[in-house]
Amino acid sequence: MEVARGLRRRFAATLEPWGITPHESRALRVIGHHEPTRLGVVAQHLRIAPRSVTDVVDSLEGRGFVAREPDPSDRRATRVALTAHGRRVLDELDTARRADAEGYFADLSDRDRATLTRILGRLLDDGPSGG
Amino acid sequence: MEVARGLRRRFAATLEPWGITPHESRALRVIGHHEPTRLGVVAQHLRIAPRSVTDVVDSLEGRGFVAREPDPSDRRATRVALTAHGRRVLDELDTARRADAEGYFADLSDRDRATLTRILGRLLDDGPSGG
DNA sequence: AGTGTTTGGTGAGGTTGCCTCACAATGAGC
DNA sequence: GCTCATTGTGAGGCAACCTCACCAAACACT
Repeated sequence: MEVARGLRRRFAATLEPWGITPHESRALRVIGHHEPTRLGVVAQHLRIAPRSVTDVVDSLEGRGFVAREPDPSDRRATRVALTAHGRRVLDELDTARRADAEGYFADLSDRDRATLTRILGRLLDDGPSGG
Repeated sequence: MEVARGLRRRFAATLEPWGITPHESRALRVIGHHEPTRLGVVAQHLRIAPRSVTDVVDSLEGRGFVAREPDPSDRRATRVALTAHGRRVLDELDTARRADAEGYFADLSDRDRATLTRILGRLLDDGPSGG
């Protein structure tokens, strides 16, 4: 848990230059990954209430990272997609994050890193199902 | 990060029967560990602003888990200590949490568990200092 | 075609866990 | 005794969630 906390803190610090919160970066990543996608889908991926997505997307749209557009196949729905600016920022963000993670895990041997990945992967597989 | 999230969720679920939030349980643990201690010290351990500790302790005191008492050596200060009830709950909490963690890590071999502990420990050592 | 139910997004308003600022009481140094 | 730092707290604010109520559109059923 402490390691995770450290990672989160680091990650938050990494985001600072862009003036983006971790929360917003998660949303940005989800949107970038499923683009263009409905708000409801974003909610599922972020595991938050649909209502809350409205706020995040409002914020992201206000900064020009994403854009809303009507869903052509369902006139109730709204889709979101990255703007050119949003895509660029997301790329920069990923790069920065990756570099930062490199730094954090730099003291581990390749072998330890692989082991860590394997063990955590197994926990992820068994955790939700196995109980 | 996902593993940490899973653990946090599990932990939060474990706390539910007691009607305690993770936040409160952290405070309870810190207080139990440094008992009796000043509010300011609790703030340092929880890494939150002193003002926020007032709120948490208010909540904890309202449920009878802890009690405020004047610091005999400094009449400005206030100390907090666990009540008998608080101590019992903290014990139960620790037990439940431990049992839950056992369940979560049950699928790992002893060896993997030891390795995980070692790797995470190293990250903790190097992370804050080494950069 | 008409009616009833479900679904997608949002306005309004609440909760939680933090924060800063201001302040009274006390302690510490001169 | 005057000044300055420190301890806890009232007041008020913010971010990231939530639920409830609502409208418009889509869908199901007769």
